[in-house]
Amino acid sequence: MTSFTPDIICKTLADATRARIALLVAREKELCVCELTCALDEIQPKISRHLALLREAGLLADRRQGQWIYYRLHPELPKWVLQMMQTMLAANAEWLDENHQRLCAMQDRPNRCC
Amino acid sequence: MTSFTPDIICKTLADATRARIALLVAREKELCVCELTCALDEIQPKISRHLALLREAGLLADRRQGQWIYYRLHPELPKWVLQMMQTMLAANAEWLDENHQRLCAMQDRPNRCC
DNA sequence: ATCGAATATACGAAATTTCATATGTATTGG
DNA sequence: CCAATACATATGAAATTTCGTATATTCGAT
Repeated sequence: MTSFTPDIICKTLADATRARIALLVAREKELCVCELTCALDEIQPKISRHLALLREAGLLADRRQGQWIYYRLHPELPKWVLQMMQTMLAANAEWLDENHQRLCAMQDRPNRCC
Repeated sequence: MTSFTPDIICKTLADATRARIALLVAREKELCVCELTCALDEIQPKISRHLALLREAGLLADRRQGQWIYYRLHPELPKWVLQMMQTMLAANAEWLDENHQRLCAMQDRPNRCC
């Protein structure tokens, strides 16, 4: 189901874990579950459940590459949703800073090839 | 309390009633409770409760004029929040259309003077 | 085949949100 | 002072969301 009304989009991002995931993905273009688990310092099922909600809402798309599943912004997002996220991202860099730092400090990040 | 993080802002707008109120107010600059009650076709306590949440979140400001209490976007909203709302408003005019029509059709709307 | 790593889902319990109804407060007009 | 209008808030029930734990699935390597 993907109906993009303001309240539905906001509800999808109305949780700190999901908002951080979505903005981190918007910033990094593509991240796998273990990278997000590390960046957010949360347990994996929690990250996966929130990823499923973001995917079901049509905000994120996923692809499998080997053992990893990479998430990215859904390529068919309406322009206004993208614009909203860019606005939030640009103005809240410091809010994401801790997550970004943990991501950068992460050891053995999977190699993207394709 | 007014901390403007992405998740908090989204949570504040993560309800159809609140999202419609906020965007209608953004569009009309200022609306009183009875105008919103009419535009959304909901009972007054429901509108008032959601207005209280929007006010407590720092998204809306209110002023009394006589019997009426007018709500407007809070004058000290961070730029990115304003930008988000303008983006949503511009792209979702038809979503608000029914509310806007009911507002226009409303009889005996209070006169703003000051 | 089997094992380990990465990810997803099922399941209750706890917390949060939303609602309708009832009632309280403030202001205006008589 | 009294009644009416506009608005706010209290209350408890119902619905929804979130969570940790346990378990299932999928893939690559041995």
